[in-house]
Amino acid sequence: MGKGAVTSGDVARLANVSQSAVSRTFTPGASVSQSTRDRVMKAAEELGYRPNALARAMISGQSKLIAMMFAYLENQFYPVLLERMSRELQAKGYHPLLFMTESGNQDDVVKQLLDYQVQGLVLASATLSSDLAVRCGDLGIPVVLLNRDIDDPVASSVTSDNFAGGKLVAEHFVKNGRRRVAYIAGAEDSSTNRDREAGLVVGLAAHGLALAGRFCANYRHDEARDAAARLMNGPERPDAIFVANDYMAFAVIDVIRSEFGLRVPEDVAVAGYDDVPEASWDAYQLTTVRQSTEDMTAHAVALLSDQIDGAFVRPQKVLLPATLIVRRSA
Amino acid sequence: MGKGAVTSGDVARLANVSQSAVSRTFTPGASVSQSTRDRVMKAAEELGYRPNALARAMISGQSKLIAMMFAYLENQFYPVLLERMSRELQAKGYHPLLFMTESGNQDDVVKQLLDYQVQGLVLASATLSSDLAVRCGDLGIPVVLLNRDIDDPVASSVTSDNFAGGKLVAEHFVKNGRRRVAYIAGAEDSSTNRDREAGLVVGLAAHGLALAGRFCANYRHDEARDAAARLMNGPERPDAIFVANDYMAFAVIDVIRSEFGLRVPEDVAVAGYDDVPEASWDAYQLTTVRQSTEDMTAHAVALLSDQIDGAFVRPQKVLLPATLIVRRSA
DNA sequence: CTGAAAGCGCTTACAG
DNA sequence: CTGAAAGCGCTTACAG
Repeated sequence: MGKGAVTSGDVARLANVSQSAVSRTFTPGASVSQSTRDRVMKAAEELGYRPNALARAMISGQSKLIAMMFAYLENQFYPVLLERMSRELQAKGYHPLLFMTESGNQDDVVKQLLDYQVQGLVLASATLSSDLAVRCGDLGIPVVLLNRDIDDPVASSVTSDNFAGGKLVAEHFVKNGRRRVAYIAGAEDSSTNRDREAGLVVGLAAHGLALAGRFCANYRHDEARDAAARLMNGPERPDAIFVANDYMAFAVIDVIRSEFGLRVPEDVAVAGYDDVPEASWDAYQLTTVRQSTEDMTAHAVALLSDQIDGAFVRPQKVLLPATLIVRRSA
Repeated sequence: MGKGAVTSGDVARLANVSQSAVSRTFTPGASVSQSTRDRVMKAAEELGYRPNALARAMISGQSKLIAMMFAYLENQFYPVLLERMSRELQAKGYHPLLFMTESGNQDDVVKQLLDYQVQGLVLASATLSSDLAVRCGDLGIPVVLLNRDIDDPVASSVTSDNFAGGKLVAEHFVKNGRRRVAYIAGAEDSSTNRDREAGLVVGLAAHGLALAGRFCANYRHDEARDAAARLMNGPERPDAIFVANDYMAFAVIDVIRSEFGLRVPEDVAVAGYDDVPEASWDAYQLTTVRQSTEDMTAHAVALLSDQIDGAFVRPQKVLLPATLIVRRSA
């Protein structure tokens, strides 16, 4: 590739050993005598040699490449997830190949990641097609869904207990005397959204309450603003709003304050989900449900590497605890 | 790799052609007759064949892999940059290999990206060592610095005109009657920070003003909070603060409002740099200097691919215009 | 246009 | 422990 392009053959010549000896020296656990190893290392150092990872991948069947698919990074939860996943994969000797994709080009993307012989696939984003996960799973590539789930057992998933989280929010609202609780949904077809909403509804029902309003904002900031305005202009103005994630909750708080001149939480309480870094900022002080990104990524990496190492490890569904973080907004 | 592992040989056998014919069919521009191509495509379809990108990379010397290095993604500017860069690289047939790194393990990371025969390196993050860029450049790998620059001509860079941007802020402050302007710096050794500060200082000097205060917050949110508190508690409380980026400016506004009970901009004006999405949110309405991520990433990708294609294209320093976006905070 | 053959840089049985 | 050899899946001159 580069001009240098030092190969194991070059090193072998300089060190006066066979090319195999060079290869063994760079293969952990291979049997090489100390003296051979020393000669090889000296020559390698001198020439600036490093094994070509592509050649190694081809012959060994271990590309050490993991595909990570995201739909968008504007929701602050995803960069946090992405950063953590990348660091942990690197620490385990894997390398993340990043794919940004939307519903349109997912077919192309599957082909590309297969071309690169990735050893695993991480799918993060509530809005990515589950079809994709199933296809890769069927091809024998370990798949982990982050922050979402599908019914198919071929893919592993790591989510927080979204149902429990939604319920926690309901109880918190009720305990604080809120009676007209509305919900702003993410995307209708996302498992995450479905479970959070179900938890909220069940939690309210336990106190004889029903949703006082509901709009779907598709996990988008601008649509969340619209939804909030509609809710506030509706016949029965809510005294509390649970928003499917923090990113949209910020938009809702902005609208309540700026467009309606009302106070949060005095006039309307707002709660989100995720506990992104911005949730603790003074401007919002958002009450929210925390899902630990540490635990999420740790489990995801463990699931992947277990499946990669042991051929017969089955996909698993991991459910992490959801914790209510009470701040000023509710 | 996978269980399937269909190779060009399998396809050749089924299609009754040579393995070379299969390879040519999948090589754009290679000469194959239409009838051969049809037979090959049919067989390939039937077997689910796709060329192994790793093998292709090895033989052709074109891995189509681009390394992208980031230090952290919590500053909202970087996810935007990362998302855009990834999409544009993909659109050009490249694949981003992501490396999250800090000062500590940069040596390892260089080795790893070299192992994978990446064809280019994108370095984003003011805090990454320039040494790394130089080393890769010397090895003949095109390097593009995003949102920062170094003196060494071996690396290309794309930045906005940080000096001009800083000056715009100074003029805006002065025009609005601010006389005690303070600065909160990013990292002392970052080119971006240096230029923004120099622009501010020169702009103030043109009106006979000097900095009314200055602290360094290392691009960190918590340190920016501390710096703001110090500034506000100082002997000469500023009536305007220019913060080296939006991410820290949010912290500064929070402190001014929550800790000191003061108003922005009535009591203290605050301006940032970047124009991240959050800057336009109602809670902050941050006046800031926009650097177009569209232009930035488009130039970065163009610089990379030009250097990859034409061996004799020289590295370039691209300076994009900086635009003042006036909102409520100043 | 087509096929046989060489070769990209490596790992890994196979003998010794 | 060590080297010669086969082979991973492909691209690309080389002849025809």
